Amino acid sequence: MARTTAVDTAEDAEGPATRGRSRKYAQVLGVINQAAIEVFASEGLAGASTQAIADKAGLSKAQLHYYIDSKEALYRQILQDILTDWIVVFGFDDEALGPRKVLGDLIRRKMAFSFEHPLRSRIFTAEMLRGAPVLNPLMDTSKQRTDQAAAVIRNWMDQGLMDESDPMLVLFHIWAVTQFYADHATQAAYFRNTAQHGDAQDRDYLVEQVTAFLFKGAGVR
Amino acid sequence: MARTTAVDTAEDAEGPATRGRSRKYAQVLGVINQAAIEVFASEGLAGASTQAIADKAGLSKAQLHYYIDSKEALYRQILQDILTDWIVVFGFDDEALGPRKVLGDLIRRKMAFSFEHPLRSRIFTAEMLRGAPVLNPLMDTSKQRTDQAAAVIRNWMDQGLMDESDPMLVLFHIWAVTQFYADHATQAAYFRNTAQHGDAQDRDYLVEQVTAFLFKGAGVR
Amino acid sequence: MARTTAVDTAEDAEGPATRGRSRKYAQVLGVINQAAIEVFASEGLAGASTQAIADKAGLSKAQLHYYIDSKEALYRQILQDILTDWIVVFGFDDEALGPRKVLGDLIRRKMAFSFEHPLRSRIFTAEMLRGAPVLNPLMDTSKQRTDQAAAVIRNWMDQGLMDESDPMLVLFHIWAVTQFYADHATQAAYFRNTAQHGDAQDRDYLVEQVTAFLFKGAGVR
Amino acid sequence: MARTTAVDTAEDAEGPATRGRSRKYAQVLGVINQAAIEVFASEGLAGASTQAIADKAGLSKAQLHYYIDSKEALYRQILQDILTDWIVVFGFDDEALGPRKVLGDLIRRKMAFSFEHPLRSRIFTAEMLRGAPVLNPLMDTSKQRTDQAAAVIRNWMDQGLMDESDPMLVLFHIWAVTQFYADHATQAAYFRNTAQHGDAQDRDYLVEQVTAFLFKGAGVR
DNA sequence: GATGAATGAGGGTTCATTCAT
DNA sequence: TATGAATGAACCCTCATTCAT
Repeated sequence: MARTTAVDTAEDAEGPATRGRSRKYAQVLGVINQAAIEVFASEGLAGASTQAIADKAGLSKAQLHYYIDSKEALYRQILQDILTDWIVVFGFDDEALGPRKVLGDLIRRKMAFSFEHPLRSRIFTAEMLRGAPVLNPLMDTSKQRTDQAAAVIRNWMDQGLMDESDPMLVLFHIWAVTQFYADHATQAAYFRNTAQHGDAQDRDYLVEQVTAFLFKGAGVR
Repeated sequence: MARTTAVDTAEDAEGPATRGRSRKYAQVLGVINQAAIEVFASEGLAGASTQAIADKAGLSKAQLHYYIDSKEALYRQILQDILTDWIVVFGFDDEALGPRKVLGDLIRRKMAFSFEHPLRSRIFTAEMLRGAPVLNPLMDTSKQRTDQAAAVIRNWMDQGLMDESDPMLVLFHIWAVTQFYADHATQAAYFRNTAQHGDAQDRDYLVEQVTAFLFKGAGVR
Repeated sequence: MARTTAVDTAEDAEGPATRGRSRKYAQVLGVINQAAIEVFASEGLAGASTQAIADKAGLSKAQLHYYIDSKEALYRQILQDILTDWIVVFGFDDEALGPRKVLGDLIRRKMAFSFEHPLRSRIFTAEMLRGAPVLNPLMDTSKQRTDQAAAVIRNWMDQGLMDESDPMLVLFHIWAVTQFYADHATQAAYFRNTAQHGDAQDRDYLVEQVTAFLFKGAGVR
Repeated sequence: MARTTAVDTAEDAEGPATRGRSRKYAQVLGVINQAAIEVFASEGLAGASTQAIADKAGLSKAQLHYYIDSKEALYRQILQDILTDWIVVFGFDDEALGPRKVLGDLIRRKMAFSFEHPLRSRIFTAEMLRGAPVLNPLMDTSKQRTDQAAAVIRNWMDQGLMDESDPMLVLFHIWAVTQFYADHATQAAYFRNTAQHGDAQDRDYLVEQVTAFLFKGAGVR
C-alpha cells in the first residue's frame, strides 16, 4: 500500500540527473512524517510540540520548519495520506465476486492496516472524534465512495446474498469493529492478557473471528 | 443514569438550612463540568484552554480556578465520572435471564448513552486512543468486571444460548459498534444524510438494527 | 520586654466598660502576629502568602483582612515592634557602671533575645539585607541612640577601661556576633552537632564564650 | 577569585574557531547572572520576578527563558557559585604557617569578598536565614571542611598559639564579623557616615580593625 | 464579625514560528 | 541548509484584596 508523503509530489518525473537535493530532502521528509505520526498519535494535534517532533526526527526545531510549512500543515498532510490509504483499504473489488469474497478481502485488508498502522489509524479516529475540523473539506469523495459501496451492498441484498438490512449500517459496523483493533490495541491487549503487538498467529485468529462475526451479523451467505 | 460530579455527594438530602455554600457551589460546578466536557471533547486535554472553558461557563479564568484545582484535575474528574457511568451502562444483569435479555438491555443502555452523552463518550475514547495515561491507574476494576462478564458469556455459550466463540471478542465488538454511534455521530449523520441528533424514531431504529446485527454476529438464540 | 502589636493603640485608655470587642480583637491580633512572624521568617515578605498566615492563625483569608490593613502593613508593624525591642535590648545602662557591667548585660540580653526570638531576629536581618526599604524611615532614632552608645564607649576608652579603637566598630562586632546565634541558629546547630534549640546549660555556655570573646576583642578591662 | 558560572567550563582555551555559540551565549549568561544577583539580593527568591531580571539584563522574558531553565535553577546556580567561592575564601592555608598568617589571610580574603561581592554575600545569608532550603543538599562538604578547619584551630590551641576556647565558635565569630560588612553594608555606611562603597583606604582600615579585634578575641599570638 | 465569591493584575513558563548568519 | 537567537502571544495558575450577604 502506497504511503504518500508530503514529498511525493517532488519526487515524480525527475530526470536521471536528479538535482541531488531531492533525494535527501525526500528522505528527511519521510523521517519527519514518521516522527510526527508518533507524536500526533500519543499527544494529539494541540499536545504535539514541534520540539518533540524535531527531537524524534533528529532535527532542530528551526530545521524542522525548513521542511514543513507549519504544524497544522504537517498534520493535514498526514491525515490526507491516511485518507488516500483508506481508498485502497476500504475499496470494493468487483461486485460480481460477491460479498463473501469482496467483504472478506476488505475486512482482511482493514485488519492488516490496523495491525500495521495503528498510530495512523488512531490519528484518524481522533480527528473524527473532534468532528473532523481539519478533514471535513476532504471528505466529499469519501462520501461518494461510501454511497457507491452501500449501493453495491444493497444489490447483494436484493440478490439474496446477504440479509436484508441497512447497507450503510453494515459498513459502519465493519468499520467500527475492524478499527477497534487499532484504536484500542492497548486496551485489547490488556483485557486479553496478550502482548501489545500480537504475533502472526494471533493476528490470523483475530481476522478469522472478526470476519466470522461480521459475516454472521450481516448475514453474508 | 446518575451523572456523578465532584459535588454530587454534597447535594443529596440536605434540609432547608443548606450549608449555604453548596447550593451555588454545586450549581457552578455543574456548569463548569458541562463547559469542560464540550471543550475537552473538541480540543482534547492539551488543546483545551482554561480560558475557553471559563468563557463557555461564563466565568473569568480566576473564578474558574476558584472552583477547580487544575485543568488536569478537572479532566480526571470527568473521566472518573464517565468510568462510573460505564459500570451501570455496561454492567451485566442477572445471568439467569439469558443473553437475549441481558445483552439486549446492555446494548440498549449503551446506545442510549451514546445518544445522550456523545461528548463524554468521545472524551473517553480519545483518552483510550492515547493509551489512557490518565485513566490507567483507575482501570483495574474495569478489567475485573470485564473478566466476569466474559465468564458469564462463556457460560451462556456452554449452555448453547450463544454461538461458541471468544467471549472477550464478543464484548469488544459490542463496545465497538455501540460506541461508534457516539464517537462518529458527526460522520454517521453525514453519511446517512440525517440530522446530527436523530429523533426518537431514528434512535429506536438504530438500536433495533444494532441489536439485530450484534445478536446475529454473536449467534444469540 | 514589651511586645507591642498593631492593637496596642486601640487598647490604651479604655474605661472599665471595655467595649467587649477590644478583648477578643486584641487576642486575635496577637495570634495573627505570631503566625505572620513565622511565615515572614521562613518565606520573606514577598514569599509570604496571606493564605499561609491566615491558615497558621486559624482564620480565613477574608477574616484576616478584617484585622489587618495589608500584608505590607502587617510586616511593617512587626518590624516596628522589633525595633522597639532593640531599644531595650541594645540599650545602654548607666555609663558609670563601666563596660564590663554595661556591655556584659547588653550581650546577655542580646543573646537571650537571639535564643527566644530567633524568628523576629531573622526578619529584621532579612530586612537589613535588602537595604531596609521598609524600615529606613524609622531608623533615624536608632542612629541617634547608636551614636550615643558610641560616645559612651569612646569615654570608656579615654578612661582606659577598654582598648583604644573605633567605638562604632565595637558595636558592629557585638551586634554581628550575638545576632549570628539567631540568624544562623540552624547552621550553628548543624555544625555544632546540637539540637536546634539548645538547653539552658548550652545557652549559658554560649553567652559565656561570646562574652569572653567580645571582651577580649574589645580589650574590656 | 574565580567566579564560576554555568558556562565557564565552555569558555576556557577555545581556538579561533569557537563553536560560534558559546561566545555570545556565555556573555549573555554573565549579564543574566549579574542582573539576577541584583534582583535576588534586594527582593529575595520569591520576590524576584523574572520580568525584573529580564528587564535588568535587557532581555525579554521569553528571551531570558532561552538561557535559563527556571528562576529556581538560576537561583540555585548563583548559590552554588557562591558556595564554590567560599571554598577558596574561607579555606585554610598550610596549618604550619600558624594562625596569625593563616587566619589573617583568611580574614583579609573574606573582607575583600564582602567588599567586592556584597550582593552575593547577602543572597547567601538570606538563604541561611530561611534555613537554607535550597542549599541544604549541597552543604555536606561545607561541614566537612569546617570540621577540618576546627581541628586545625584546636591544634593551634594545643600548641599555645591561640587562647584555649571552642574552635567552632572562633570560626563562627570570624564569619559573623566579616560577613557583617557585606550584609549590613548599607547600615554600616549610614552609621559611620561614609559612602556605601568605601575607598581603598577605608577598606584597609576596616580590615585592619577587624583583624585586630578577631585576633584579640581569639587570643592569637 | 464571618463567609463564600469575585476580581484584576501579575506570576513563571512554553511554544510555533521567524530571522540573521 | 543549518544554527543560535529572538519574538509575541498564549498558557495555567496564584494572589492580595474587596464585596455582598
